Amino acid sequence: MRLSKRGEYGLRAMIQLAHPAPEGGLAVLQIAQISELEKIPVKFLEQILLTLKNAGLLQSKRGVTGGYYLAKAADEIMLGQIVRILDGPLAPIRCVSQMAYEPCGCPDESSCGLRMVMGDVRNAIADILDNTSLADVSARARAARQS
Amino acid sequence: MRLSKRGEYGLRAMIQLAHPAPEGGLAVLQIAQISELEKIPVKFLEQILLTLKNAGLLQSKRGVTGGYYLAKAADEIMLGQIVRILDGPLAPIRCVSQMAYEPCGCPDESSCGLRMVMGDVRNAIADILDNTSLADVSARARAARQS
DNA sequence: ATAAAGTCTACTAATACAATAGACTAAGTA
DNA sequence: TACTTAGTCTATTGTATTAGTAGACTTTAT
Repeated sequence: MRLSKRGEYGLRAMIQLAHPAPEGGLAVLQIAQISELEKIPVKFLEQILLTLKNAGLLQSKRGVTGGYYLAKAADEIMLGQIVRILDGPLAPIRCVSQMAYEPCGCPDESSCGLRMVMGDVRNAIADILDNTSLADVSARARAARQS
Repeated sequence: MRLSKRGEYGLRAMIQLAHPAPEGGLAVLQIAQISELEKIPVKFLEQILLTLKNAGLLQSKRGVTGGYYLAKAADEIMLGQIVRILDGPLAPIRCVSQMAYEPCGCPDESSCGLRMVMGDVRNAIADILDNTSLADVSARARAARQS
């Protein structure tokens, strides 16, 4: 049931980009900065951010004043999207996946006990990750830091 | 977030063993029978059942009339136990695992946004798998077959 | 021009996953 | 007692995935 480093690093990077910039605007961070903040190997992070960019979740600017920034508002990007892009389906087994269903070959899927339970698990995971935005995470972390 | 074949096969085998025997007693099934029912490679299943036996969830009898049977009543064996034995911790990231915690190296775990969300995910998974017994699964499948 | 930053593709090392193989041990039965 | 059947145990193998590296290329600001 685990999240890969790839997925973890991607989420951490996106969360950093979701924190409002000091001046209040949209944060623009360079790969090297994020790498520093989150202790992620630069070259690995590069790949991850590029994948997220090609998936439409990030935008970037090249050259000297370049960097990455969110392609949408932080409250419009859900963790579930990020995880699916980097780690694939949320479902524990494919025959229960909404986004990437595949038959599992059991005689009758509709009366398969394992499938029912794993369907519940997939829904429980998706309920959290598809309803939690980067803004939610950022706010929650800030709240914890206050108290 | 996926379950390995090992975990899936183990769960399927245990569910088979949880179905009451035709005569009403505790089911005793041989490796070859389970392998047949669930289309699992015999030698692979052998390993899995042995692991489950060594973990105390199964008992076995050798020789001609041999086979495997549950070590406890089907309503005392929770899916979470089985998954942990075969696939390791339920938690997506280690720093949020109850049974196999490890620090993740972020500056302050108590205010880490990712950790909070993943903690919720691990709890959602555990709430289901640690509260669903083999008996529950068996009953649920039987109910679906009726309707 | 040149330096700084992202882009893109290929490669590699390590690990985990899925299975296979085979020799060994216990239990029943002819 | 010998034979057959079924579980036990350990080692090995092939493949896929994961995690990370490397390097050449492109864009942008100064």
